[in-house]
Amino acid sequence: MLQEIKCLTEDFPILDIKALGYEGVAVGQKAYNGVALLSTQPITDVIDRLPGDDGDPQARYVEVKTGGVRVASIYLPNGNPVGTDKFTYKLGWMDRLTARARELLASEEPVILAGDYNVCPTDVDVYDPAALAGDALCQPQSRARFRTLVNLGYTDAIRALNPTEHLYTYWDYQAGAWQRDLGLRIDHLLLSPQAADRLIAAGVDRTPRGEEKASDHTPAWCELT
DNA sequence: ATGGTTGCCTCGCAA
Repeated sequence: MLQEIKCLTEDFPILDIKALGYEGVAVGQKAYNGVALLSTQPITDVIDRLPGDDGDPQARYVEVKTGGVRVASIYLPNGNPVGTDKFTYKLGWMDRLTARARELLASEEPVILAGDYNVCPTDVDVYDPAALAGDALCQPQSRARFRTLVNLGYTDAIRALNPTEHLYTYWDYQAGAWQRDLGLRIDHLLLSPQAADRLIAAGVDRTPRGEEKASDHTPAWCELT
């Protein structure tokens, strides 16, 4: 599941990806946002927007069925600065995601909702909670909505299998944050009960973040039986 | 101490 592809759908390099052996679907827009989903298995049942607001132009959600699992690639709004329409949009988007997550639970399929949630669920997920206290990623309203989503019956795969570690997934480009390990855990994999029953491993691969011209995020992953 | 970095929508913006 990819986020911030930052290109038009037709500019996503789908042919290159297919040449590497993956099926793929992208939902893009010019310059900002954009999500995609790659799979070694056939992809069906594509939903290219988060239900609940047909007037929302931002490309932040794609959901498919692949490999017997329903999977969504999520790019939840950042929401900064707090007190603006951006934060209001974030909270509304989270309410829409919760509604969709509730519908998906009723299907009793294995479901994985994964991507950049732009939420640090607790202070353990923040390198300096005091410094980030005013950030949209750490607001009580953001965290409450994340908890509501999990409490529907989803498992935060990385936290469930690693209760005490920080497991940051994002380090700012500025001020040597990566070199000093000043990170945030904002990328999550939420699993329905039917997926969580099959969860055998989950973690964060820090290697790509250390490469030249790295993304400011690094991959989070999980493995099901 | 509100800094600094990245990339496009380019000398402002969103992250």
